[in-house]
Amino acid sequence: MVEMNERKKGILKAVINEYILTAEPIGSRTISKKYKLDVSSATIRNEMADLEDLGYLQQPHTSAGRIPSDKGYRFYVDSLIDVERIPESFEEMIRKKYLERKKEVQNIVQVTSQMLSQLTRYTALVASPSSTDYYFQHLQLVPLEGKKITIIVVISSGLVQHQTLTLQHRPSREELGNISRLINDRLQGLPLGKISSEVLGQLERELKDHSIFRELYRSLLTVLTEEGLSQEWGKIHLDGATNILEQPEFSDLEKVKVFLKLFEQEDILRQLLNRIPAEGLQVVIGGEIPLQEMKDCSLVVADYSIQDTSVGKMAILGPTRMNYPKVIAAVNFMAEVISKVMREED
Amino acid sequence: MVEMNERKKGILKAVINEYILTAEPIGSRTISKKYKLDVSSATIRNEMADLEDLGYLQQPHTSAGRIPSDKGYRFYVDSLIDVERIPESFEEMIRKKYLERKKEVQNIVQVTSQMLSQLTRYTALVASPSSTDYYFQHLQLVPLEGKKITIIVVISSGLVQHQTLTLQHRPSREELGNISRLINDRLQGLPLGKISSEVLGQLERELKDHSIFRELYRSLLTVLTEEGLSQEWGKIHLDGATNILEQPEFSDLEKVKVFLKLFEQEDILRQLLNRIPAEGLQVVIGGEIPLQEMKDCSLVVADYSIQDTSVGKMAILGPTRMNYPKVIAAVNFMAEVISKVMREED
DNA sequence: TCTTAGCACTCCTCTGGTTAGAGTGCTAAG
DNA sequence: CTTAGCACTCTAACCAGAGGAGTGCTAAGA
Repeated sequence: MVEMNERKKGILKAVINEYILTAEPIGSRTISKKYKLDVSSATIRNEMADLEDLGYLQQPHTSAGRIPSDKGYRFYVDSLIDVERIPESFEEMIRKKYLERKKEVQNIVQVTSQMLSQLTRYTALVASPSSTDYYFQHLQLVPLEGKKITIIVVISSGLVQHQTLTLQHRPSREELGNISRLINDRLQGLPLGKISSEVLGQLERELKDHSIFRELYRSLLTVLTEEGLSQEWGKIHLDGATNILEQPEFSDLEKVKVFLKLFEQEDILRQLLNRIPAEGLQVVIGGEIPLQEMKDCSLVVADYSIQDTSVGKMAILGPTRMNYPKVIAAVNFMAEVISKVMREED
Repeated sequence: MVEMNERKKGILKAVINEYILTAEPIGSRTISKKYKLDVSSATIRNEMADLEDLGYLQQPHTSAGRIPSDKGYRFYVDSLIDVERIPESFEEMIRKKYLERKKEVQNIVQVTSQMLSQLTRYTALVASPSSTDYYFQHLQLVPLEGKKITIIVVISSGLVQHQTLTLQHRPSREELGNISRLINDRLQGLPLGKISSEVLGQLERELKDHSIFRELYRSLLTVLTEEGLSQEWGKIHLDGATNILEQPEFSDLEKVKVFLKLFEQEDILRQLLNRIPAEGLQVVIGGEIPLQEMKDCSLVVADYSIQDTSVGKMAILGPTRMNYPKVIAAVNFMAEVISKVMREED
């Protein structure tokens, strides 16, 4: 029975490194020449045959070089990888990027996915927090011209939802003040996940002498409850989609089509990220991805925190042949920077 | 000298219709068989040669059929096209789409581009209004926990901008009330285009005994002035980018790349739309588009109104070989529906 | 004078076969 | 156990030739 040994590990690592660079099957001669392993190509040939028996390498066809299998990549990621670090100097630059924009979830998500895709040259996915992580804080009814008013809801960490509607009659300032005070008293501090149509329904019954509430009802549903919020929250932000076009594995137009179509279906992407356990950094390789169409890709996923609570996930999607050290470093780095920036009290 | 006549027009129309359908060069035999023009293929051959001399048709190479030139399409669009109508019945459906979402510019733009790309199966571009079309209406300072406050600015037609910031000290309700009253008095009714850093600077000088204003200053800039607003406004929303992949003219991966990259550069798209005069519906064909990369495409552009004021543009981008009657109908229709929906007083 | 059948010609595209090259596995010697 | 040598395999690239679609031109017919 063949077994793994140090030399085999070295060869496996060399093959994978080389394949990541060239995207071409790697022959024994290439390895013996480029990497100083002090053995002949024939020896490497033998070892590579063993590595194939062990399932770490595979041949596209006889008389071609070897390419890594999913199992090979898995071993590489778990045991062979040289950890890279993103220079600390980047941190200040990226921190600035965050601070020069409005500090809202939508922006954080957007900037993060941009940074990630620029840093790695692959496709970045960032899931924004779902509403269940937040608390109701304050509601304000602002009268506009005529019969119009704007409902403004402030949610923990200064996130704001708003909606404009037209009432049956022009409301008095008093009227609005009264009703908003009542609503505020009732909802203060409730987690958004708990504010269901039931809670609002009950409130409606209690406030039935305030005819305005009936009119507000539908809008409040939109601004406060799960269903309404899901339109804006739990969104997936995607960046650098066209980066996949630079990868030789996507020189086939059909494949490109499949992917770009996939990218347009947010719910599928959201499901995908949700299915990956969210502790620290995860690498999901090839067939391990719960999406048949992505069997030739890998995902590097990490969760990020706002105010020290893990609220969302970010991921890089690239070919299985991706530059793991670089991508892992980038994702780790970004997750850390976000968490730092979002912990600060400014 | 050859001249245009009715038969030539009929043949040109037939060739273009057929080419729109098949994307293959059209031969004389195809025309004489499929379209009842009661002449032989030889006659059509002669006429087609004339149409080529006139510049309406061209041959990819001798011994191939003819394809329309830009000039051919132009003539077709201006004089030969059969106007289609989108069934009225769609209107109610689409109106619903608008009403079930929050009635904000961001949403209107988003829904519109979705509808357009679904209706036509090409790529839709919608430019949201630029801030200069709006007026300041109301500012509200909402205190949050600790030293945080949210600035909420309501702009004409119920559009809302907001930003959260942290002050040096916890402000009193009074303090906030005072300063917001002062700001409101000053800015009431001003067009956003007029609210420059000068206006705010002057306000700062006047309010120098209110130390808070100094802290608000930067945030107000972001929420109120051109530079800050441009981040969110004047945005281009794009939908159905992958629809171009279905077009045989994009079977070349290089072309696809160029386009998808282009689609990621919002400023270029914005410029593109801005350069097209905005009265009613415009068809811009092939080389007429002020972007070299799009010389094999056409644009169908229309402007849309909110409250009877033209504020933005929508466009369909497809190959020059696009189905003009259908696209023109769709764009016209959507522009009308928006304008109707946005004129109503609810 | 206009239309049309006929025909030679052009040019693209598709097919099949051949070749060059890269890489292998195996064998036998060091 | 390592390695040089060699026969073998398989692909990708190239090329030639056939097939076919479509043209332009000519000459005859209406």
